[in-house]
Amino acid sequence: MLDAQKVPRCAAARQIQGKHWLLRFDRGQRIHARDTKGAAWRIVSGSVRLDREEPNGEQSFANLAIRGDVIGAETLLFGKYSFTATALTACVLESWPEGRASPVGDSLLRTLAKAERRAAEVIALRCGQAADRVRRLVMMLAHPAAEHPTNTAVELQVVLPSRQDMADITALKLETVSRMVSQLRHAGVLDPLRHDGKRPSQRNFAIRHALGETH
Amino acid sequence: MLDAQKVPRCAAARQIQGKHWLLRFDRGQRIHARDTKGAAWRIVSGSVRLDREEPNGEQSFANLAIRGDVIGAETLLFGKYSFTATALTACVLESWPEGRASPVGDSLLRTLAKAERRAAEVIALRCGQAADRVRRLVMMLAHPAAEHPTNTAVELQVVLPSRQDMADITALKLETVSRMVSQLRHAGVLDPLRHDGKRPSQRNFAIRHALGETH
DNA sequence: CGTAATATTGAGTCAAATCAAAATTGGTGG
DNA sequence: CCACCAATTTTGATTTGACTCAATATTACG
Repeated sequence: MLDAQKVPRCAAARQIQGKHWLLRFDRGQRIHARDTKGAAWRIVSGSVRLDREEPNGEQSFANLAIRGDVIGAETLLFGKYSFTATALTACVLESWPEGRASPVGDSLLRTLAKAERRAAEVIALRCGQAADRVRRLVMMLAHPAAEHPTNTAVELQVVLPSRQDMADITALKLETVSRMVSQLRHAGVLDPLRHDGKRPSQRNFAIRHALGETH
Repeated sequence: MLDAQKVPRCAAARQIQGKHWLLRFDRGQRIHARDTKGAAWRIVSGSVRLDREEPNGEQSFANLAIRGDVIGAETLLFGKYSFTATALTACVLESWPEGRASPVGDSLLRTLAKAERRAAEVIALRCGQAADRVRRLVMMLAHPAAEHPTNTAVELQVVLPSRQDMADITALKLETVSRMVSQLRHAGVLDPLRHDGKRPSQRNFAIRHALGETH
């Protein structure tokens, strides 16, 4: 099912057992290109954008995939990818389907149902006020801080894609997204995290009070 | 698989053979409600909107389904619909999957691939200028005139949903959609069709020169 | 024919786009 | 570690396209 040749070029690959692979991609790295051969992957962590080719030949945002989503399932049917996939943030992928040669109907159904929900969410990201759209995108990308299991209060963190990518997802312009992120920062919703020992970045944030409507 | 009790209330139902049904719905009719039990359907003709419930309890546009698309596939997994479906125009549905008790992987994969493409198209409908968005929606809903098979020149026709529904799909306001449709009419792209012998309607149009960019 | 629902059109306003700097960040190499 | 450069982000000023509000017109339907 999954030959070593079908494993894309990436930051790091690890063959777990038999046909099961774990791949790591850096932010901005191309995962696969439209119309090329390859396999399907499930996103273990991080976020991925899918792009389609417009009638006019331009690449344009087509969908967002996050932890748990499957990308490239259409390769099981066509052998080729329908979309180009790019890492929005550092991410880890695992080969899909796991185990059996062909996916069981149940696993496929689960993937279909998840894809439809994700599509509805992304469609919803593109209506309403700019501030709300950006806030909803941030919440969608948020994940529990994986650090201290002793700390009972589950803190949410988020690694944001570039402002341009966020703009493509929300159908806003990058300047507008930048203003809205600043607004969330000043409102105390987003609290910049220092990356290592270094100064704070514009990408890593802790989420303070998630339910705050912007006004 | 498909009991008569799972067939929703509709304008007209016809049992073709065994478990295979054909249903007709009028414009605006509810096809199924979120969280109710039922089966999956393939759209034979017409168009359907799917709505999800927002965190705040509001219904909001979640996806568009047109000829060939399958709705309610998630019932094979959960037994219940994830979305509410409403007819945007008069439409005909057939039971899905046809024949076998459970869908073959191939049919399911095909449905998944189609769903992903449709989602990408709907997402794309929500960016760019208002005029372009409405034009793209119109082209998406267009179908070849089923009338004279002798006529070699394939004329395109379209039955438009209400202005409000078009607004929900494109993330515009109904007044804006109305202006853009008028614009297309004046530009000669949309040519009103007389419904029966009556006066022309605002819903049925012939499409004249599809490739005209608005300017 | 009359009424309710939809659609169209107009005028004024505003949120986001655009255009244009300036500031910050992330690398690279001395 | 620090200086330097390219890429990215932030901020400001102005413009504009879509929204809002309001009135009118048209269509659907009993």
